[in-house]
Amino acid sequence: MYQQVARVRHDGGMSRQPKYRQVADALRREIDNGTHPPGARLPSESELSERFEASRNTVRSGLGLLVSQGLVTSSQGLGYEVAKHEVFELNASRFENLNFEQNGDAYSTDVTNAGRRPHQTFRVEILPAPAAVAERLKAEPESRTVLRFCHRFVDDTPWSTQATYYPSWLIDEAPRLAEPGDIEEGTTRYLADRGIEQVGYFDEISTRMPTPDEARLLEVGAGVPVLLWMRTGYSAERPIRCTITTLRGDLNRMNYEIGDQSARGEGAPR
Amino acid sequence: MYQQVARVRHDGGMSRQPKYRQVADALRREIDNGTHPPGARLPSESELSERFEASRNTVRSGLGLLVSQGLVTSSQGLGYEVAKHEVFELNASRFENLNFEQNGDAYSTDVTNAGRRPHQTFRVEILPAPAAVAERLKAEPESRTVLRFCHRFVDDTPWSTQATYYPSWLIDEAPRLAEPGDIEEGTTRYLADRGIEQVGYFDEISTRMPTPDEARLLEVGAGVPVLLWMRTGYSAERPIRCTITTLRGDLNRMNYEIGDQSARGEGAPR
DNA sequence: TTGCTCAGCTTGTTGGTACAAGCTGATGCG
DNA sequence: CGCATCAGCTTGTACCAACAAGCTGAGCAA
Repeated sequence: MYQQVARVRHDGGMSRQPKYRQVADALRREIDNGTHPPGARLPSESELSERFEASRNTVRSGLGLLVSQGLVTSSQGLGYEVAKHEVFELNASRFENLNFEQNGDAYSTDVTNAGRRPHQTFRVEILPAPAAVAERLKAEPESRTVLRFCHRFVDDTPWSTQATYYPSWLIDEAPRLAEPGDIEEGTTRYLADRGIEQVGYFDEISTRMPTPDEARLLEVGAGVPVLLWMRTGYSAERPIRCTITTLRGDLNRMNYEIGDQSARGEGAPR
Repeated sequence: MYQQVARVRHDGGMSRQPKYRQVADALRREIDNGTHPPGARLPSESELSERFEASRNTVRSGLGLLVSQGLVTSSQGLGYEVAKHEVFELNASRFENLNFEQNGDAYSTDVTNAGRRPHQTFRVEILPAPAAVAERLKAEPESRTVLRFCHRFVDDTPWSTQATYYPSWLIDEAPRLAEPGDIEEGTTRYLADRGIEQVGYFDEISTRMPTPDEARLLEVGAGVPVLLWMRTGYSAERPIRCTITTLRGDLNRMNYEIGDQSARGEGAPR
C-alpha cells in the first residue's frame, strides 16, 4: 500500500511495460545506436537507479535481462560492460576434407591465418560409448570406444571443445588412435593412409544454453548459447568416427560451401 | 546484521555456493534424473522456500537461473513446468536441391511426413537491401530488393521465420517473384525453368539469444536461443538470392549430408 | 621508488514486505 | 442445468534494508 500511489503517478498511464523492462529496453536501444559502444562501461546501478527513478533492485532486474541475452557482462567490483564479439568463421565443408590440403590440424591453420594465436590441450581416453555416439557409430551401447578430446583456445580465451569417438574395431587397423599424443599428419590423413577413407559425413547442428560443465570449460557467462556440431564420418562400408564439437555461440560462425562456388568470388561475405 | 548469524549457522562451512545456486543445482539434478519429468509441474515457490529454508526471493533467483537456461518455463497463476523438447530435423543439404524432388515447399512436405500439421503466413515486400544482404548479393547497399517473407508454424506453435531477398535485376527475368502469392511449383523450380539455375550455395550458421522482435514472433521464452541460418545461392555467374532463416533453437536441428552416404543406412540417427 | 593498507566505489547475495495479476475449482444464484 | 462470482492458490513486479566481496586509487610507510 505504501508505494502503489507513487507508481501510478509515475506511469501516468503511458506504457504498460513493467519498469524493469523499460530500463532494459532503454539501455538496449542505447547500446544498439552506439551510445554505449562495445567494451564501454555502463553507468553504475545507483546512477541508473536515479536516472530511471527506480529502486536498485528494479534496475538490477533490467540489467539482468540484458546479461541473460548476452548483450552485457557484469563483474563484481567493476560494473557492467557492453559485450563485444569477434566471430571466427569455421568452414565445416573443408574441415577433414582431403581435397583441401591442410597438413595436420585444420583448426590451428585457420586460427593462425586469422592472425590469432591458437593453443590446445589434448587427451585420449578409452571408455564406453555414450548412447548418442553408439547409435551413430552403429555400435552396441556401452561398447568400448576411443575418445580423443581437445580443448581449444584462441589467444588464451576458451573457444571450443571437440570430442571424437572411434569404434573399437578401428583400433586394430589404426592403433595410433588409441595412443596418447598427436598424430602429426592429421588423423584423417593417417586413416586414409591405412586404407580407411572417409568418403562422406553427416553433420547435425543444434544450439542450447550451456550446461554448468560447459559453461565452466568455455568460460561463457550467462546469456551465451553454445553451438553443438555433431559429425559422423563414413567409409564406403560403415561409420568410422563421431565428432562432437561444442562451440561458444558468441565467438563462432560455421559455414558450408556446397556446389559450384565460382560465382562467389573472394571478398564476398567477410 | 540481522540474519547473518543465522546464515552462517545454516551453511556450517560446507558449500561455498550461494544458496540460490544450490536451489538451482538441486532442482536441475532432480530434472536430469527424472524426479521431475518433462512436462511436470515443479513445487510452488512457497513449498520450495520451505524445503530449502530460504526466502521466496532466493528461491525465485534459483528458479530464474533454470528459466534462463531454458530448462523450465513459468507462467503466472500456473507455476513452473519442466520444458519438453521435440526437435524437428531440417535437412539443409536437400533443401532447395532439385535432385531431390519435392514439389513445391520442402518445409511443408517435411512437416507433413513427420505427422505434424504445417501452416504458414506469407508476404512480399520491395525494400532496400540490409547491409548484410547487399554484401552477399554483391549489390549496392540500399539497392532495391524483393523480400519474400514466411512465418512458419507447426501445430500452431511458431517454428521459424524465413526471409529471402532477391536482387532487382532478377525481377526482369522472373517477374512472379515480386508478385504477392505463392509460386506453386517452388521458387527454385520456377527460377530453373526460366534459365536461372542455382548451382551452388554458401551457408552460414550462428546462434544467439533472440532480439525482442524475434522473441515475439517465435514466442520463445527467456533462455531459448535462436539458430540463424543464412544461405546465399549462386547461379554460375552471380548470386541470385539470400535467405535468412531464424529457427527456434529448442525445436530444431539442422543437418547436412555430404559425400557418399551409402554406409549410413536408414535407421541411423533418427 | 616500491609496496602495503585501506577507504570508497562497484556488484552479489539474502532477507523482508506489499500488492498486481493470472488460473482453478467451489459456491451459489437464476 | 448453466453461468457468473469469488476465494484461494499461483507467479509477477516493486520497493526496502543489510551485509559480502571484488576492484581501484589515494596515501602512507619502508
